[in-house]
Amino acid sequence: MGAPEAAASARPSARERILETAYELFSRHGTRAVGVDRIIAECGIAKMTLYRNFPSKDDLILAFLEERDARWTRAWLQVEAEAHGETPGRQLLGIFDTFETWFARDDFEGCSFINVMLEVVEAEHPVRVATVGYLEAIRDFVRGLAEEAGIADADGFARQWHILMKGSIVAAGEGDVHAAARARDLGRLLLAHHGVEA
Amino acid sequence: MGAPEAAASARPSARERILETAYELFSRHGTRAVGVDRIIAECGIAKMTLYRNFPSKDDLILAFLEERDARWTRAWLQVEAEAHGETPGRQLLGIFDTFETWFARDDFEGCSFINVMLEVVEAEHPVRVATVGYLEAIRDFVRGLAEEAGIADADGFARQWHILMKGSIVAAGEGDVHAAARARDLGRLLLAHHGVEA
DNA sequence: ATCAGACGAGACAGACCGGTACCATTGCGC
DNA sequence: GCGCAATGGTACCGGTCTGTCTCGTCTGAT
Repeated sequence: MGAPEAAASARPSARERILETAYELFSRHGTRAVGVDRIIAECGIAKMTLYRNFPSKDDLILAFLEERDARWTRAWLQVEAEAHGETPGRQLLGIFDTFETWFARDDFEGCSFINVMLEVVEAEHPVRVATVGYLEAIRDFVRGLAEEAGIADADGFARQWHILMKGSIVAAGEGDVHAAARARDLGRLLLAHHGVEA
Repeated sequence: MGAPEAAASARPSARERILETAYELFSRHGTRAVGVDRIIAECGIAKMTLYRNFPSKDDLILAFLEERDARWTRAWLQVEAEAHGETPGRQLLGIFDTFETWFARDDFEGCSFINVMLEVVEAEHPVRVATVGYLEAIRDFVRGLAEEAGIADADGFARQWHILMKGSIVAAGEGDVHAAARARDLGRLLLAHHGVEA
């Protein structure tokens, strides 16, 4: 019904191309450093086409964050982590196994949710609110595994685990390529403290 | 000899006033969100006076980072942490006791070194290089306490401890006011693992 | 008293930003 | 074939950014 835009066509729609380009540029260089002019130049699209699909740059940023959640959090991190073990304890540690290869990439870009959250300083700004929500979604995944592992205070555990994740990502941004292993060792201590075998 | 600018005069020099204003604005709103026009307006100074004391905005940012190191890292964090206990183990935990009151402030501004590091995306940019250096200085303080505590791999320990610090700061930025206590609990586990009493 | 240099105020330049207006072209439904 | 909406291209607008320049004033050393 309505717009037969997709229909598994060969050429992606304009909106998809814009979002794809914005994803690459925003995740790699930040949302403030990349202007709309660069986006339209990089994907050969008219400015009006961008503004017809996204009423403002902030709306494009919000769409980018949603896409980051879909690709990075759900399709990559969660899948990779769960593939690193059978038990919830091993899957939790699998997060840092996944981080290890991520941190080693020469085009390591960091966590876009953290980056954008610290870029936008106004607490009530919708973009900032969105980043906090997507960070919470990551924590929800961790909490689910904690519950599977039978940890009593799963929320508190998830927040501690997330501190390890975020701290290691920032450390990797500084240049510590072994940050994932350091966080994983801390994670093992926390799991052992909760009596979870891993 | 030469310029008798200071001499414990009542009125601070222009350079001091600029740096003071830049410190407030940069630490609270970031370096990209604050323009030089706002700085000169806020401290009632001529633009040329700013550019005579600091050749460029980047130079002012570098001076701000140096001041942040002097005030935040050395005069505040290190002093407060060491005041929270006698033994190196308790002083390490004192970092998170200090963070606890810091995170509770309604004008909590986060770690300027992390904020600026993630603002500046070019790896070789002198401002980014400076932030990495000042973060390393924080780690040096932690490593010193670790050595006092007799921990074998003091550098590795300091890097793990710093992951807890940075992770809790980001979590506090998200809004978790108990982030310090969560990191402190993880720190206790790590200290116990190294046989350090606290 | 005089003079040099720092200073406050503000205009200005050149670049870039997000966002709008207009126009020629394309591609699809009818 | 026709018509219409979406598109690419481009000029443009108002605002803001860093950085330069000018001008008049003040202050402090000689």
